[in-house]
Amino acid sequence: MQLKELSERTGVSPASIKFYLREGLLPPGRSVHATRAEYSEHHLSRLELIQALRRVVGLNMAKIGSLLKMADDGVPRLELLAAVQRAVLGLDDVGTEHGDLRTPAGDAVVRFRNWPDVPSDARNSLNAHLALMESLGVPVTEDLLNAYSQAVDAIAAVNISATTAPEDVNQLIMTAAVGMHLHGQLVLKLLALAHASHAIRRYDKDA
Amino acid sequence: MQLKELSERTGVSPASIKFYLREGLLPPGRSVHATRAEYSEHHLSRLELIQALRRVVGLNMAKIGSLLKMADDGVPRLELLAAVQRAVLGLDDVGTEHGDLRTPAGDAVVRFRNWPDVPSDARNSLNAHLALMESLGVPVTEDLLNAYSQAVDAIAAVNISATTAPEDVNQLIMTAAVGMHLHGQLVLKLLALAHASHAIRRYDKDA
DNA sequence: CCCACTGGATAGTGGCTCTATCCTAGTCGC
DNA sequence: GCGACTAGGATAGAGCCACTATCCAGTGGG
Repeated sequence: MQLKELSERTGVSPASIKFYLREGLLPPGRSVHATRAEYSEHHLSRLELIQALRRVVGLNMAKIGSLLKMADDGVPRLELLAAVQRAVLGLDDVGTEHGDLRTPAGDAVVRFRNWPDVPSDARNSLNAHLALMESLGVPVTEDLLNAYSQAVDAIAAVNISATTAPEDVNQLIMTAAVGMHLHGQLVLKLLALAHASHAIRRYDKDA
Repeated sequence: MQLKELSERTGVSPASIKFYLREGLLPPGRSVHATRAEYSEHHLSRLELIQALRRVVGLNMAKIGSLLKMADDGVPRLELLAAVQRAVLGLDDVGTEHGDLRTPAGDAVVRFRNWPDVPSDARNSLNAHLALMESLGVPVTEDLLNAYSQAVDAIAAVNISATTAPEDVNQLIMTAAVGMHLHGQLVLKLLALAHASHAIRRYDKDA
């Protein structure tokens, strides 16, 4: 298919497609001759991926670009999924570049939950976040952290098993990123509802 | 104190302070005469609040403005806190304006957890989100929702009790917004770590 | 007395994500 | 053969956001 059809089938304007091509998010089509190019199903799924990452997950172009580059470079799946996690949850938006920082609280969580004691982006980000909370004067007690980690442990146990990885790289990223984002938001919204519910119950009791 | 001192004590440039004044985020100082104005501690704490909402929580000026307006209008605390929750968690960013939409899954959660069955922003937002996930083809089983809601119920039970509301409105918003944001992020990061940990364990077992 | 500071006004900056316009060369279909 | 259309390349502009800078005229504290 050519550019216009690509545009019509995805709902993305030709101008935007050109823009993505310029930015290297979308690989150039197979050039039939000087003024005609042929795009494949791969372009279609990639364009849909870009749209999903932008509109649903809310990633910026730089993050999308680096994910797509990894996919194109044939980075191993586990590594790719780790990158997706980093991008979707913004694990690298705060200072996690200072090597492996540790916090007593973070270490305690890992020990207590019997999680593997290895460095990871998630762990660094958690530690950085704990340090941030500390510095902003928001207390994080061990009890609180235990309750939180027990809860998320239960959540993780449930939805790790529901993961089936598709073969196509575009779809792998799509599934992983969209799923991660939506599940994260779901937890946040449930938490909001839980908070509101507890607050109402408490308020009613007092009243 | 005058503008410059306000600037020095908060680290916000005079130009930005003027900007906030223009935008109405910061009330004008007591005008001593045509070319001199006096700012109080209230201005200081409000400016710090604005900074925290921008830099830590990441709210945009419109949201900050509406929160501050509510505070100034002497809106009741519970209502104010609800608005904070809406702003911080972005509950109103998706279509929750269509009245009270319900989903079977959302209702089931409320019944199952024995949460009060009343409409709320959090609930509407949850239902909208469930509908979104549905429409994007991301399945949400009842089991999953039960596991999630049980987990967040436990979390909410722990940190609702740790809330002490300060008297000053600026500080109330500050504490609530910053706390909400940081705790939400903490849960997300713990969840990421939990996922990673489960994935590692699973991978190691397979290998 | 004068200089730093004031409020008010207006304009500009920089990042980000597009969107529009113009051009030439080329081809598909009639 | 010819005209409507299309690709690609280049470049400019738009629109939003959160500032940031500049200019101004007035004035009170040191």
